[in-house]
Amino acid sequence: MQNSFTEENYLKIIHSLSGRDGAEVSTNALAESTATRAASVTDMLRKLAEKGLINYKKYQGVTLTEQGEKVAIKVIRKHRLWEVFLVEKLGFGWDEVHDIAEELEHIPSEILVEKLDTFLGHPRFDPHGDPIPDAKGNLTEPDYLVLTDVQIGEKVRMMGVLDHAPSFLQHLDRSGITLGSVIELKEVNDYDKSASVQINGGQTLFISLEVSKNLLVQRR
Amino acid sequence: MQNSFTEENYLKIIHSLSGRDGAEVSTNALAESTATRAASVTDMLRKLAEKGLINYKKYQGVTLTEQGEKVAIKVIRKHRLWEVFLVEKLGFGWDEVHDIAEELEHIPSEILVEKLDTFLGHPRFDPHGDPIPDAKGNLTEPDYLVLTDVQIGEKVRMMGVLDHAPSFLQHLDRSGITLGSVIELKEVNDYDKSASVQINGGQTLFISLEVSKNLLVQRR
DNA sequence: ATAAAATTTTAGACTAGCCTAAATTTTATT
DNA sequence: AATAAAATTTAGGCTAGTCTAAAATTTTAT
Repeated sequence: MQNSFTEENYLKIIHSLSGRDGAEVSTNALAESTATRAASVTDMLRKLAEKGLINYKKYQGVTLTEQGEKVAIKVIRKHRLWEVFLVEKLGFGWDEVHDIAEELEHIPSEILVEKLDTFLGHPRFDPHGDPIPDAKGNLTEPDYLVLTDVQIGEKVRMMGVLDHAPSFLQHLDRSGITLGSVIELKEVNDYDKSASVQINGGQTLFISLEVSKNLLVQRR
Repeated sequence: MQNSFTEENYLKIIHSLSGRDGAEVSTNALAESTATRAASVTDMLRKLAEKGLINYKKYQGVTLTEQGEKVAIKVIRKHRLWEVFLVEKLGFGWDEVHDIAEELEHIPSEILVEKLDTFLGHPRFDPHGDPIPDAKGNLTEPDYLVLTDVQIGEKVRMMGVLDHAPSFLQHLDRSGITLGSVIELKEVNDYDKSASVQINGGQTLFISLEVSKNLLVQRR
């Protein structure tokens, strides 16, 4: 049996709120993320539980079952592949693709996904640096660190973002920080934790703590 | 205001049943094409009429308003562009793309369509030979003829199909008849109107009236 | 011209997904 | 441990889109 657009969205959101450890997700958190009311979430949880997609005990929060996890990862795979398509093939900016991919991710057809994957050359990461699950549903989160965890003097490579908001991505564009940029942490201001960084051995710029907290980087 | 998936489908189907002359479409015809019951069609017609998308008087059948026509053509444009993408870029067969395009055609975003169009090189026809409306909504149906209207001895070019059923398209594949093939009509059997045709000056084969009736061709 | 047949519409009902308001359960605070 | 606050669920209701059965209208055929 097929899952509806809405069901898929719930599963995807539960997956992302649940985090790496598969922690329980609360009704209120889901209400917030789905932009619906808690009462509506409860209705949907009952339904998803009946279908065997989540583990749900009243008042106790939910986790995905193995089956639900599978569905969620498929949706994530589709979302990220379509984002690659939109950026690499159609020329969208990385700040413009989220909403469109949000629709495309619910198009059914296994074959479509696999052909798209092949067409794109089996990309491992989407335009925001998020890893793309493989066809078997293996999703390995690379263990990047957040820029705030980097020591002064370290040179790291920019690998992804935690915040996907267009305004944040546009801010990075204006700062000349893109995926793959080498960032050298020059100093951190004691007072507000703002940092001065050098990008690709060239221009030096100041970034706020807010920005640092949302940059995923890798030691080299 | 946005139109729903279902509303878009009704408009698209009314457009196609209405034909070039914009003839009235009956409730039953719509029920058949939408695979719903006549009563459900009536409900939807009332709604579309209220939105100003169709001209509807009870018991009299419907036609599209200018506004409705616009929406229908946009959906058709999207459908056909996605079909080109699926065949040209992803490598699907022309018999495999209809259902997937049926989903993709409802993805909103004007920009997406225009970027897709550019990416595909502004194709004029889809993989079945159907014309693709331009961004302004101009849809010019080329005046192809059906193979049954061709005289014996004539050489024509295969330009499209009337029946889009996978089984028919697969049959053409097996016969070696593709878009652009040159077909010379050798003879027509008086009894059952089956025909013998030569393809691209090579192989000669017999085709039934059923096939002839569904082949669109052009004199050269 | 009119009765039978076919088509279409109305009436009433169902499901998915959402809502508000009220009730219940859990958690936090004293 | 008792109670206040917060979180969650239940109850009852709404809309979109569908259905069946019955009523109304149009078309067809005598």
